[in-house]
Amino acid sequence: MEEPSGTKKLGVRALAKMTGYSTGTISRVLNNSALVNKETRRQVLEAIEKAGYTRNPAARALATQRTKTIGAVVPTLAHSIFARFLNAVEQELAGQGYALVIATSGGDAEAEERRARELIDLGAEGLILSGAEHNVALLEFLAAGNIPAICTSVCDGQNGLPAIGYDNAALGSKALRFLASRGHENICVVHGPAENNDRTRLRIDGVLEGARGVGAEVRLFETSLDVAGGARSAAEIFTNQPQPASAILCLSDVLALGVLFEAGRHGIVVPQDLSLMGFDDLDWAAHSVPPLTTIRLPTARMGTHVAKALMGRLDAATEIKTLRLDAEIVERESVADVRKK
Amino acid sequence: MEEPSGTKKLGVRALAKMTGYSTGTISRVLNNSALVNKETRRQVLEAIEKAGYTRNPAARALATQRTKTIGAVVPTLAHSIFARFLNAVEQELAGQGYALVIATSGGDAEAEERRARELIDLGAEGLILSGAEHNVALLEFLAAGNIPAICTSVCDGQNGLPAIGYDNAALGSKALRFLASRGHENICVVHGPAENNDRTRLRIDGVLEGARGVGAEVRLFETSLDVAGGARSAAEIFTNQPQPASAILCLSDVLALGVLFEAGRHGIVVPQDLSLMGFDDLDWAAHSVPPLTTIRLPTARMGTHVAKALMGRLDAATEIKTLRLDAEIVERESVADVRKK
DNA sequence: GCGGTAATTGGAACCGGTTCCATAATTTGA
DNA sequence: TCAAATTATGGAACCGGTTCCAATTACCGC
Repeated sequence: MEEPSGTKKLGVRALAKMTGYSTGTISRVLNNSALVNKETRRQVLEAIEKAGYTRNPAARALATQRTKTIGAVVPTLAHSIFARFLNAVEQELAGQGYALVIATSGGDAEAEERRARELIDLGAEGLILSGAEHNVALLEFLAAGNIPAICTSVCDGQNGLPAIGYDNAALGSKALRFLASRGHENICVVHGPAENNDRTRLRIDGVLEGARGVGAEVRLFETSLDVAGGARSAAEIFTNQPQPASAILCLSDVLALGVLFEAGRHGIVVPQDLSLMGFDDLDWAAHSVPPLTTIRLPTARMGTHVAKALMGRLDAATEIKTLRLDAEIVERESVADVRKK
Repeated sequence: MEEPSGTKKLGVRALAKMTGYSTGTISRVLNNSALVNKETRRQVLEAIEKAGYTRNPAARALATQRTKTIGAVVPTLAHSIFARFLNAVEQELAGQGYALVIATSGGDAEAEERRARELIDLGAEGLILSGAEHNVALLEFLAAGNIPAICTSVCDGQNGLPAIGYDNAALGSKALRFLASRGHENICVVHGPAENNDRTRLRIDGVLEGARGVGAEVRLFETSLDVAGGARSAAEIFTNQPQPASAILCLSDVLALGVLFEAGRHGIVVPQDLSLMGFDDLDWAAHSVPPLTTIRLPTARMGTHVAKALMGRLDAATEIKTLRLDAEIVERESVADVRKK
């Protein structure tokens, strides 16, 4: 029922027998070692081809003590920000023959720890942690095993892990100051769940700090991190708020899309009646009506950096340095200048 | 420079020495074998804990001949449809202790083959192929190695691989017939690149066939598979077309979003001036203005099925059966009924 | 008290490449 | 012409769990 056509299962030893060479030579050919005779290599390669031999990855990994695999734990793949990030990571890793193993945590620190351990147990040599918060047990585990790991997005560096990401607080502040510079003094901020989410919390902190700096008034609206959430918050803002805001700042473009739709539903025109600013610069942001002013996070660049850093650590024992990427405001048409001239 | 605090590296043998038991017993404890004395287990567990032992995955894999890893090759992670699919796959796999390794092909069949081989070489026991088209060499390779594989989305089953996905042609037809049933006889269809992409091509074929069936007129617009592409096609339709269409059918929601925005830019109101229908039912579709009528692809369900099928094959040698998932039209407000009463 | 069965445990063989060391063959140099 | 390199290759030890089989002990019923 098995083995439809094949023989048992051949390994280097069988190959050695077939070609008349030794296992050592076979292995050298397999690894492109320079010290193999040209003709010998040809013969061996031919035999390998003919026999349809594939090497056993587990045996190889055991002997070399390398799995060439790195693991990533992200809250979910369903948000494009993570998907895009991992896409970049994968591309970079692939170039060096590394594989990427992915696990999702749902944003829960406990789950993150569990999944991280599983990845290690399955062979990951290094870890990428994109969760918002990490629990202590995990950090200890990584330290104990001397396992290279990088955490992303949240980048305070105080948790003992090297981090590569943005300075969320600075960006939050930057966004708010931008709106203030256009004359907005009464701003509603829509954001996703802040609990157990440093990324969001830091952005909020930054916004608040920026508001203090410029004397603007800010109201916070917490909602679910999806289009529906954005729409809900917008509805709330449009109907219940005593004092109308001149601008809404969304700490994620997904939310901004929801707000934009809801505005349309209420007959509110952006940016004439209301200014709107996002965070992320997703695919559609340049094409919405009006095009969205937002902060472009260099997600792909971040992925590349993370991959490079991890491989450097693994292949050349290069220490991983915490890195803070800058992000820029891309000004489009969703924010009006309401300064009194 | 290495080994900041630890000893060399301990394995079962060291553990055996420490506890006074044999490697066999250690291993049995590690694998929750029933035939270990309660007290013995406790002691061993304690020693493991104290020593901070973690088992070597490669050695384990070599001995058991299992890696508990399955690989997936998708065109990209940057499109939410793949990300959501893999998200579901991952969740299902994780429940059974499997890991998911991901590779991207960029939609190129050559690349897909290369990446698939790499995944196998890195330890994947089974493969998920989401590319639109597969090359023969790959299929032969899989057959030769007797490697379980499933292809998704494109589900004609004629390439020798079991498939789990939708009947894209039927769905295309279904969508068109739906529009026709609402009185639309002049329909523009915008779709992504059709070359080397069976998924798209099948949908188009279905649409065309449906059009023939109901006597509707259809014009095709090929564009890039992103919001910008949708907007571009819409602009073209709005400005250059002699005969105005009463409806636009987008073979992907992403495109529909572009069309929707572009319509807004032209002052065209959906659905009064123009009906719009999508494909996928993405996150935002229920909240747009107007809410989008679209076809809901059970992406997550598909992921679950794929994962289950692969694990069944691996763990219990259950044959993988080709499965065709149905998808339903979710009727919202973007399609007007223009029948003459 | 004895054969017999169940419960535990020891230990060696094994999984299949890799690599180091020794050996052999060929070339270089003085 | 002989020693010293240089180039190829053979082969065994090894990586670190797992597992099968044999050995030991304890316990049971008659």
